[in-house]
Amino acid sequence: MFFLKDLPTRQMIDGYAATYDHVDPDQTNAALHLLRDASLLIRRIEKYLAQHDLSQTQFLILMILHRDKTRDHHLAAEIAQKMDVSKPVLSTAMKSLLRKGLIAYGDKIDDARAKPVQITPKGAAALERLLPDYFRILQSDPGDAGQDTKERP
Amino acid sequence: MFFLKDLPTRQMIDGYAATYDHVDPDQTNAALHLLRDASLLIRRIEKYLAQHDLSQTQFLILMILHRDKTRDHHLAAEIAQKMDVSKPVLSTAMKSLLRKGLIAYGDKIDDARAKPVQITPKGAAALERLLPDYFRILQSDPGDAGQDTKERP
DNA sequence: CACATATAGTTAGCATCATAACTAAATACG
DNA sequence: CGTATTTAGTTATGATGCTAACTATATGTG
Repeated sequence: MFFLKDLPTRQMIDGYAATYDHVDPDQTNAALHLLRDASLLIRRIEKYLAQHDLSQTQFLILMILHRDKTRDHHLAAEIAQKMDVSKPVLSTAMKSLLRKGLIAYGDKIDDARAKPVQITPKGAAALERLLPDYFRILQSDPGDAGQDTKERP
Repeated sequence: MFFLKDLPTRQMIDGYAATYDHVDPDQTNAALHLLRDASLLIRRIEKYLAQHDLSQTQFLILMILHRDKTRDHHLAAEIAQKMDVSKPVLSTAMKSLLRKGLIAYGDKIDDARAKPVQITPKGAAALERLLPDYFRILQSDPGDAGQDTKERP
């Protein structure tokens, strides 16, 4: 994602509010800050994951497979629903995860079209290595610049 | 951008907090909601802009050129700084805006490398047509599904 | 002045996203 | 049953993003 780092000043927003009566300066300001903060945070997450050779999509697939241990398999279409992405994106991301051995096809189920997948022990281990710093980044202040990826002594 | 629509439950987050002591469930929960809300909002904005044949980057370039009227030109490198994107992205987006006639090169300045650009009257008009609904989307609740782009009677 | 370094912008190559079109299997229904 | 529709997943195509490498100009230093 990408959004303005330099948000419009309050004065500019008030200017727009004067032009368009439906514009509420506080709401607009809050929305712009939401977008900027999320944008900066996502950037850091993506950078961190990229250093470990995963896209955010791949990471989230692992998270979904890992977090729901009440079931031994999941379907791509289902994962796509839980995430905010289209089916082809899942298809590609899962192909990559399969190649890396982080997920694997599970036992065939009744529906012959379906390809149930599971996280592998290797995948779970990789994810678990990433989680501590992932949570650190999530909890970091979006404002202060990135020293997220530095090793901690 | 893309992020989980189905966030982990509070229970799952508490599970992670129990595993990793540096995880604060409230902060983590807040960050995840931030990312999700922004993700949904950005999706709607991109969809709206795409219907009017602009990418978000192109739109933001127009916004930057339009909002700062204290100067008659801007440089790409400067715009890239205000936004959260790399120079080549600016280069591509500006090429597209030039083709559409929404921006134009301004008067040459002292530095022969620089290519100062301005928003054209056509670009300003296009932007101004988009702004009312843009602000409506910004102010809308990220939760309720998209009926943003419907025509208003 | 000459040569090293920095900066403005573009081009090249690669990854990821989206929509649309496709294959194959499942379901629905006359 | 047989045909139509739906659903799981992949493939094709196009847009956009990033980093790295490039051209050209500017600046800094001996």
